[in-house]
Amino acid sequence: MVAAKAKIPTRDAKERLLDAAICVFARYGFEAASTRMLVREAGVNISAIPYYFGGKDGLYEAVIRQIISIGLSELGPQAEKLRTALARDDLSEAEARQLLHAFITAIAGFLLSGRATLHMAQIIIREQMQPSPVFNILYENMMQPMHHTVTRLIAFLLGVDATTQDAILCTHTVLGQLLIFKTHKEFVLRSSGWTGYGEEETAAIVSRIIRNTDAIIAAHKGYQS
Amino acid sequence: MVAAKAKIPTRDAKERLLDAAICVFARYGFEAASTRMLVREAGVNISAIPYYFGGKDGLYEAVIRQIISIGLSELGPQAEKLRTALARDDLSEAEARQLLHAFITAIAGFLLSGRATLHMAQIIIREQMQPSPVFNILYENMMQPMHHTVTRLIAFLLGVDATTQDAILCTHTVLGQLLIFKTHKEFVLRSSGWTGYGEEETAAIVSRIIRNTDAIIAAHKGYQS
DNA sequence: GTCTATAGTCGGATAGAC
DNA sequence: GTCTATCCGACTATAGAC
Repeated sequence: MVAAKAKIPTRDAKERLLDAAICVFARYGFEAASTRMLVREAGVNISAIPYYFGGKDGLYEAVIRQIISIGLSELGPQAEKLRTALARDDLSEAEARQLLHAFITAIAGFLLSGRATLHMAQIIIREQMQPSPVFNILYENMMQPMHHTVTRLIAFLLGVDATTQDAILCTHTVLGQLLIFKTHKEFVLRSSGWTGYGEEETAAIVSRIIRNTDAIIAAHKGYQS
Repeated sequence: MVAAKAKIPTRDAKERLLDAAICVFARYGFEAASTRMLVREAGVNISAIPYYFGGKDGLYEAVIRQIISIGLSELGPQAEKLRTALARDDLSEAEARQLLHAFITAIAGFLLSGRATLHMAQIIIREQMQPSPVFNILYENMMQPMHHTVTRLIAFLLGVDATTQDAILCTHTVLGQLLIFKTHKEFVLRSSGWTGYGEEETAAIVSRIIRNTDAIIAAHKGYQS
């Protein structure tokens, strides 16, 4: 304890405010989160919000941009691998299925983990249920490219074009199986008797979804032929 | 136009307020919906909220109870038919599958229609993402019984006990496939190029989910044997 | 850059006339 | 039962000292 100021000078107010805002906006939603909550959580003065971000709205938009940045660094490389594989001429069905399994596992880890990314998922889901003016930024820079890549992979496995309605719907149903465990967490926990999503629980969920997905793909191929 | 008062005297203020509140709370969420919005929509005086419901909180709880009442009258008979069938000794697999298809179709109609029930679904989903003090009322009186019945049906089809983790998870994945089309409606519409869920679109979704569900069940049976 | 103090607005609830 | 008027607290944003 040698000459330390009262305030931790590790990070500046702007950065701490942004970090805290992800957490607070996720927990309470944009409307319910007050500027006083935000600054209390960040340990900064209330004036920091208009000063650095031009207001509560600006802070929220900064949070959205931060989410996109983290999201792309988290799942982007995985998506890039998918795109590279899809560009190849000799991609085998077994390989494609492996890639899909890996992607489902990655998204589940992202969605169900207790890490900071947990808050991001909450904000993204909230934006979709109740789109705010920043929804477009989120959609065009993150969701749309991600979804399109998965659709192409699933279309390949189904043996149809990625622009077909069936491929698009099928992708949504696969993602829906994952997202329910996030959007209806309280419901899942109560019905299963779990207390949270630990490693074991996440593994059980991922295993179930992968088996379902394989079954859906296999049935489609059988149905076609 | 024979001697009509300015205000339509058809229904009393309490009833109109409750009806409008379902709509307003669904659109904006509890926090973002202000009492002034609520009374403007209902065409009643602001004092009607504390007078009839004891405050904004009380009005919201009344909305939740109304939702349970409507929900049970809407899906309750269907669920009752399921329970009766499950109690029989001679329930065939084909029959059970038919019942599950019918239930999926009913829920999809409930979730994706443009009727008043649309607002109910929005409130229910919001409550699950961000449970408020009234979540318990909703869970115990509506969601839990409904979910338990579907789990029993799916467990029967999977050939396992309804208390197994696999049956519970499988039910959630089936419901997840449905719910995604409600929770991520904006996303689905943009990616599919649809402008809304009409008869045709709902039919395509239901058809996809029923095929998926059948595939999941068939694969599980194949996997076991 | 960070603080205090405060302006200006809007929220929900109430008192009391009718 | 329904209205107007008003209270009081909480909100976001700003002004200006340091």
